[in-house]
Amino acid sequence: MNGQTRLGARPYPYESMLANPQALDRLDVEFRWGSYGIRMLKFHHTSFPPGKIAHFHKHSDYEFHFIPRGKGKVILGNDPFSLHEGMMYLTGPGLMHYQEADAFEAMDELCLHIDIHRLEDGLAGADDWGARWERAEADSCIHLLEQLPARPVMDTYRAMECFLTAYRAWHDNQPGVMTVIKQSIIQILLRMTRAYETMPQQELPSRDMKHYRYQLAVQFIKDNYMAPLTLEIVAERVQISARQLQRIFREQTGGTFSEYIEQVRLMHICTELAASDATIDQIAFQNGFSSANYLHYVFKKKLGTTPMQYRLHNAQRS
DNA sequence: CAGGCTAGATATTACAAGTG
DNA sequence: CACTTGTAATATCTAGCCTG
Repeated sequence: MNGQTRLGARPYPYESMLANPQALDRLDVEFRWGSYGIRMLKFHHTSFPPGKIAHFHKHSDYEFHFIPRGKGKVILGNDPFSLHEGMMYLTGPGLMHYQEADAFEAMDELCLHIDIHRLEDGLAGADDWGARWERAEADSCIHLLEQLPARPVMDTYRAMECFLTAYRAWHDNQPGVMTVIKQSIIQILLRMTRAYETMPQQELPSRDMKHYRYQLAVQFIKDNYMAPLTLEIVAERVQISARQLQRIFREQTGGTFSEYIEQVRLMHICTELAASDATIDQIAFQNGFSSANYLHYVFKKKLGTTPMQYRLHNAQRS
């Protein structure tokens, strides 16, 4: 029966895995997720013929079981549960369990068996590029796994589809197959813990919006200081009102928006005065000043000297 | 927290004129 | 010619106040 599409039944979504149900078991997959090292031991499709029994046993690792088709029963510790299509359960380290297919109907199973161990922290740059959030998410998920109740539930978030995703990546020799397998495993862990909903969702990382907008504005100014920039143009870029942008600059710099732009422009102008032969007119235009005489006015006001005098004292040219 | 309005302050422009 | 300074008119910005 197994391995064949039953006449009149809808197509079996995991049919393609039956060609090589244990293919992924041959791959030596291990990866880091947050602070954890995860090693894949089994990642396969298996079938229990009618009446087949797997007697009581346990593992020192985590085994994720999914029932894509058929029915049967499982005993977790001392508690018996009936199983049917679409259910899943976890057998954590040390949990004694017993599985049995229905006397008259086969039961298929998708099984992921992994070893999870905590890795040493203290890597340089361990908080860079989102590592902190990945660590927090992995911590939270694995903490939930450790406390998951020993009872089957429906696979509400379709974790078992990840078996197919991983299998296809291997079968089609997709680019990045190991990454796909890693992501599939992580998804299975996340979706399973979510289905039990034993704990409130962790709060998502949120930005300090004021600082974030300030940074956006600053970056925009640094990229475009050579063009005419007004408060309104920058505010539009950052998608806030001009008034709010003013407030943000006051808060983040202690100064004003125009003081900031002026500072950026003058910094570039000083560098160019010292390093290039361009006329002051040219330098003024290239740095967002619409005329040289206005540059003179601003330059003298801020630096107490004229552009030409500054050039004479700071020339780096030979 | 964020946007709109406002008076007063400040920045910017356009132009003229002086210097070496 | 390149640079500098000054002035008046105009544009833009700032910060307080109010509102949702």
